[in-house]
Amino acid sequence: MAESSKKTKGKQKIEIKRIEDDNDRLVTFSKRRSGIFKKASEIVTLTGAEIGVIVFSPTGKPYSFGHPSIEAISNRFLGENPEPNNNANPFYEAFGQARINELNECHKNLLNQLDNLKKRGKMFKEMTKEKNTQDWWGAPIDEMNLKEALEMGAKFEALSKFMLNKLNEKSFGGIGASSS
Amino acid sequence: MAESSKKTKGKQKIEIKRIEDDNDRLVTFSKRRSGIFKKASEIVTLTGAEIGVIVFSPTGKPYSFGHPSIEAISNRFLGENPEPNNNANPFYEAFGQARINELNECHKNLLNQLDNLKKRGKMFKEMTKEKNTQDWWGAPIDEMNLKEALEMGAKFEALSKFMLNKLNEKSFGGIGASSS
DNA sequence: TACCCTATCATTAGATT
DNA sequence: TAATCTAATGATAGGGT
Repeated sequence: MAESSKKTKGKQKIEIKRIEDDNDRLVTFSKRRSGIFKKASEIVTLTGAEIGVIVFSPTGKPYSFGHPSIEAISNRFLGENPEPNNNANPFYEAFGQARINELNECHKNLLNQLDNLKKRGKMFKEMTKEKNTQDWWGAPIDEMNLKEALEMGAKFEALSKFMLNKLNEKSFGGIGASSS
Repeated sequence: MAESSKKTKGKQKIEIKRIEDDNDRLVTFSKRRSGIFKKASEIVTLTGAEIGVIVFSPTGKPYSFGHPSIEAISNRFLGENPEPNNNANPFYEAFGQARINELNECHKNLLNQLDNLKKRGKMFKEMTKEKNTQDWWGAPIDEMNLKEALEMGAKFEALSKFMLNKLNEKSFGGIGASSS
């Protein structure tokens, strides 16, 4: 190998926008997923926080990281009362508060999203149109273990992609079309 | 007093282990949570991945980041499905619920579409308060036509505005306006 | 608590193998 | 495809306001 003083150009700045090249996109996903999981792991160790991360690759493959576990995190959210009627459960209160706090920072964009809601309404309808769609989740899942459930996430993703396509066809400008 | 030419020592390497000082631990949590959410936001934009992050601070305060998507609707579909069978399935408990909770928090770094989901989550709460509210979408939508689905979107919008109003009452500067 | 500052460290984009 | 390399960018510890 020729001895040039610099072998590469080193890290280059990139704009935060969709990477169009399929391969680059996957590579970047992989690298960044690792980075995020590492950060997640660190924040747990450093601060004692609990964290759950679920991520689907551009190809739909599910990955997750959780401490203590995705289940535990979920449980914590669920609290003790899965009853929909119980609005007074602590989870709701804590979350409601946090949510309000966040809304204060983010609400400026809310109206933009109403548009999406409408579209989703449409999409939801399309989804239910295909009756057999229910099969993938209406099946006796309670015999599956968590691992299998996660795999199911991939299927979940496929459905989502399908619906996303529908949306895109309708000149849906964008997930990630934030301005400002 | 100050006579040092350097104001700070800059970023110092730290060992990845529990930070014992309460204040430092919280500060670090805050900074790193921001960092993680930013990364999450970036991986979404760059690669089109879907991601959900749920994190509890050392004090137990919940934060979450979620890339909004159709899944949320499907997810809700799962959670609210009238079929008793589905309510207790592991997928729902371990996975679905986590997804639902993706909707709840928004960080200032996140993309504006997150507001959509978060708001929807809140809306969901409001709606479940009204006993059989779920009917509005749990109804046989597959018999609705597209137009009706759009009307459903309008209902969403109305609710959203209602909620925005409620938020305004809590003395937030500059909510309602917007929308050009 | 949250944001500023800044020096430094860690991450990672792009190239190469 | 994945592992390695490089160095510029980005993140952040520690401190201050």
